[in-house]
Amino acid sequence: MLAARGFGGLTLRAVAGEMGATTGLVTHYFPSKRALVRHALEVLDRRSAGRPRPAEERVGQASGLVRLRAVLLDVLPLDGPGAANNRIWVGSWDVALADPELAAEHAARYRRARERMAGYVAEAQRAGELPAGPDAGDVAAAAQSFVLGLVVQALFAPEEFPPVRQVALVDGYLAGLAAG
Amino acid sequence: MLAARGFGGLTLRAVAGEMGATTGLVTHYFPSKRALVRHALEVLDRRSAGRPRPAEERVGQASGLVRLRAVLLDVLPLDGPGAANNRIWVGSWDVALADPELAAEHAARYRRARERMAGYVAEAQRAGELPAGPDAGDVAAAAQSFVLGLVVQALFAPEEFPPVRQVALVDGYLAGLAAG
DNA sequence: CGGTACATACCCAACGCTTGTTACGTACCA
DNA sequence: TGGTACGTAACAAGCGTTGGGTATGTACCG
Repeated sequence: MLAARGFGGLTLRAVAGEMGATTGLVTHYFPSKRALVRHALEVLDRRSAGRPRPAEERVGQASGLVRLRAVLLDVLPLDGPGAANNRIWVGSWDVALADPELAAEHAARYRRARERMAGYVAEAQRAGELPAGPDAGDVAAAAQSFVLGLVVQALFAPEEFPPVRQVALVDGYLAGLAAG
Repeated sequence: MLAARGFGGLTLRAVAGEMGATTGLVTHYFPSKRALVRHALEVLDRRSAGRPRPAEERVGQASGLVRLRAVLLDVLPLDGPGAANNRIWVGSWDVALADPELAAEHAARYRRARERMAGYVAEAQRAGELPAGPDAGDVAAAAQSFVLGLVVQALFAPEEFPPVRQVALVDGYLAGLAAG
C-alpha cells in the first residue's frame, strides 16, 4: 500500500481491502491511524534489519571496511523489494517531519545506523584500511549521507541509477575514503 | 504551510486561511489541488534558483571546485529559510513518488542539477583541482547524493548536524575527492 | 464623455464524497 | 460465561470541487 500510493494515499479502508477485510479489523488492532503508521514503520525497520541481506550475509567476520561496504549496499534499492522499502522510507519523511514524535524515532534510527557504521569505520582505521585521521563519527555520518541521497536519486531516476552504477558509486566513494 | 504541516496536512482551506482569504480564491487560480501543489513546487524551485545565495554569490568566476562547493553548500539547510525549503522538498518526495508526472519533474530537476555540477567538475578536472580519472557525471551524481542525504539527516537531527558541521562534512568530502 | 458589455477577482454556500472513529452485533473458542 | 476476533453500520467532520453571487475594473462604442 505505502510503496504504491505513499502516505498521502494511505487509508484504513484501502489497507483493510488489501487484506480482504474491513475497517473493523484494522481498528480492532490499532487505536488510531497514527498508531498504524507507527507500527508500519517499526515493522519496516525490523524487517529491514532481519531480512536476508544479499550483501552483508556473506561477510561474516570480515574486515571493518568490507562490513561498512556491506551495510551501505544493503540500504540501496538494488532490487524490487529494496526499492519498495525505500519508497516507503522516503515517503515517511513527509509525515515524520510534521510529527515530532515520529521525527524523534527517525532521528534515533539514523543515529543507531551511524553508530553502527562508526564502529566499522574505527575497526577499519585500526586495521589500516582507512586513514586514521578523520573522526569515525564524521566518516559514518558522511557515508550515511551518501547512501541516503543515492537512494533518493535512484528512486526518481532508476534508469540512470541501475544497480551496477549504484554499487560502483558506493565503491568509488569508499575508494576515495581509503585514499584519504 | 508545507514546511509546517507537510504535504499530508495541506488543505485548500488552510492555505486560504493563511492568506486571510477563502477557498474560492484558491480555486479561482488553480483548477485543482494537484495543480496547486505543482505550482508550489515550481515556485519553490524557481525561488531556490533565484534567492540570495550566501555561498555562491561571492564566487563569481572562480574555479570549478570553488563553484562546485558553493552549489553544494547552497543546498544545505544552513539557516531557517533553508531548513524550511528543505522540509518542503523532502516532504514532496512522498507525493511525487506516488504521482508519475511529479516524479518525472523531480527527476528532471535533479538531472539538471547534476549536469550543472558535472560542468564544474569537468572544469575542476581540467584545472587540475580534481583528479582527471573519474567520470565527471559520476562525481556529480555522487556529490549530489552526498548533499541530499546530508539534508535529510540534518533535518531530523539538527543538533547533531549544526551548520558548521554540515559545512565541514562537505569540505571533508571535497577534500577526499581531490585526494582520491 | 457617458454608458453599456464584459472580464476579472473574490466571497459565499453548498454539494457529494471520503475520511477516521465509534458503537454494536455476531461468531468462535476456552 | 466470557473474552477474543471480526463484520456491519453509522457517525460527524473534513475534504476537494462546483456554482452562483457581487463588487471592481476595463474596453468598446455612440
